[in-house]
Amino acid sequence: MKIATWNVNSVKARLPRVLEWLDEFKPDVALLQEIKTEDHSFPALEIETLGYKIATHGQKSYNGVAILSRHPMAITQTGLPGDDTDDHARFLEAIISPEDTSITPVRVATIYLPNGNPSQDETGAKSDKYRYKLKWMDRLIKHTEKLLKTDEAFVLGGDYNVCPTDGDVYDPRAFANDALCRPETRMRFRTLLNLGLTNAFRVFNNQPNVYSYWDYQRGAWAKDNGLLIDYLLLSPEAADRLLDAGIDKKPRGREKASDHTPVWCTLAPGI
DNA sequence: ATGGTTGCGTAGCAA
Repeated sequence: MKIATWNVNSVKARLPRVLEWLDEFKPDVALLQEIKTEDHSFPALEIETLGYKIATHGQKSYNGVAILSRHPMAITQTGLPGDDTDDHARFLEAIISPEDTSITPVRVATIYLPNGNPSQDETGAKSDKYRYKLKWMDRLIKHTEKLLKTDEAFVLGGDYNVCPTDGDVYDPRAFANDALCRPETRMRFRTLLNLGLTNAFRVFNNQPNVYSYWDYQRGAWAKDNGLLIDYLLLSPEAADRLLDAGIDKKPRGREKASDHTPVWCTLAPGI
C-alpha cells in the first residue's frame, strides 16, 4: 500500500498539479494539507474520476486537510481532540479498509501542525501563535498515546512544521529562533517519536540537507534552500510492514507548484 | 538592497 503526504497550498489553485500527480504516482492513500477551502467547494468530481474516495475537514481561506483513498475508508476523528475552542481545521483521521481482506487495514491521519511564527512577541516572550503550536503538539502527543494503546497499524502523515535537527535546515543559524527549530519544538517532536513512532523516510535515508519544502521567495528552489518538515510517522505495527519511503521532488519543479513536495512510503499487505 | 513570492480575496494576513 502506497501512502503519501503533500501540503498542496490550496487544492483549487493546485488542481492540475494534484490530478497529474495522482495519475502518475497513483498513491493508494493521499494525505493533503492546506487545502484552503471549505468542504462544499472541494474539487471532488475531478479527483473521484481518478478513482479516489474523498474525506475533507475544510476551512475557508486557511488550513484545511483531506484524505484521498482508492480503498473504502471510515472517518474516525475530525479535528484534533483536547481543545473544544480550537477552530482550525488541521487534523482528520480515518481507517482504510481494502476490500482485499489479505491487506490489513491501516489507520491514517492527515496533519497540518501550526507554523507558530513569529515565535516571540514584541517583549521577547513566546507569541500567542507559538504557544498555540506547542499546545497543539502536546495534544498530538496525548492523542498518539491513545492510538498506540490499540496496537493497530497507523500512519500519521503531514506538514509537521518541525525541523528536528540542524541537518534538516539549509541555514540553521538563520533559523535558530524560528518556531520550526526552537528547542521547545524539537523536544516535543522527539517526545512524539519516543512514544514508539518511526519516521518512515529516515529508515532509508540518513543524509542531511534533504528537503520537502522550498520557499517561493529568494530563488529557494533553484538554490536548494529548503527544509525537511513533511513526515510519515508510523506505529510499530505499521513500521513492521514498511517496505520503502522517499521524497518525490518532481512536483516542486513544475509550473504553478506548491512550495512543498510529496513524501511517500509503501507498506506490505500484512505480516 | 531589511527585500523577495504565492494564495486568499480584494486589504492585509499567513506562510
